[in-house]
Amino acid sequence: MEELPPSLLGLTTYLMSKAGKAARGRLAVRLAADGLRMWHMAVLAALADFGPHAQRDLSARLGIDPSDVVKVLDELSAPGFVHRARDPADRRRVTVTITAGGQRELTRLTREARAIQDEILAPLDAAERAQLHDLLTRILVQQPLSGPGAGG
Amino acid sequence: MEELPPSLLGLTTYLMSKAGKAARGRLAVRLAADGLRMWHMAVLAALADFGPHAQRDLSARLGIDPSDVVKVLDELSAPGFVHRARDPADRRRVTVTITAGGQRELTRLTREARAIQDEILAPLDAAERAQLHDLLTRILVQQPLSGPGAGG
DNA sequence: GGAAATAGTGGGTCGAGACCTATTATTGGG
DNA sequence: CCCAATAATAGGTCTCGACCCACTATTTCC
Repeated sequence: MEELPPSLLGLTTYLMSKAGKAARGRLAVRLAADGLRMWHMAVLAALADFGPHAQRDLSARLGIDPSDVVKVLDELSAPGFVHRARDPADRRRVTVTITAGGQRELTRLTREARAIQDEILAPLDAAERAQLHDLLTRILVQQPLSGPGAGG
Repeated sequence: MEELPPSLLGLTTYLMSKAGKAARGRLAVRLAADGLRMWHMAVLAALADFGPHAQRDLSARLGIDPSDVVKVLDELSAPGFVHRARDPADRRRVTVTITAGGQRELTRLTREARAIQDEILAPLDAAERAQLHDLLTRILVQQPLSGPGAGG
């Protein structure tokens, strides 16, 4: 009386969903320890990878509602992880920049995300992990890319 | 200004989360058309695969709170997908059985779940799909199996 | 036979994520 | 110069999943 229904376990999408949920849940716990959520990390990553953004560009890149960007940035600027500055060229815009502290925080979070990932992928050897990564990448590249946010 | 941050795309767990979310979202839309959610399908699958359950056994198998089982069953019995009967041997227990109508509904839902899966896995050939399924299965088998529910 | 455990039920809370509608600055086009 | 579009913001709503507590009926254990 322990096992899950085979008709669900036979669905690859079910497995993806369940594995993804596990991964997200574990990381969310870690983020919560810093008072953060998934979107905070995604925003920090976007700023670190691509440099400063206007808020609307963050919104477009991550597929998050502009009004939610505001809230996330409020929470990221409180501990000083990002810096907001009015764009002098277009004073409607606010340019968001990651700070040194934000960079450090992102480094910490990424390191721990990898540790969690190592636990989750423990049953797979290096080649299999690479294979999994490749398969998932190919799935996502073709995806309508629509749907609910890039959240985690 | 379109791409997602490479530091996220480099995390396999992020890809799993995102792909899983896409799959779950698509299926959820389909389920919503019948006024159902993920748990309804999971319960139908458990009943179809393993036969009648006491509610507490459904709860244990699927990792869903007993009080939530009640609500899910309320909604499944309204359209006649399941049947609840007091267990005469232990009158505290309620034995839940899937009906012929519930079987048909599950068949429909499973067929559509596979259709959605075919779209999502479109970039992969048969061997790669099998590989992906195997990798995910191995990941989940070792998993603490704890964490938030088996939801979708 | 009385107390404790168990099964189901009802009625909530909580956080996350998606989404929506003003309102205020500011800019750019007619 | 005025109007429409744009950027940010404030302040909500809604759904879902997870979870929790109180209560009733029933069974089991001592």
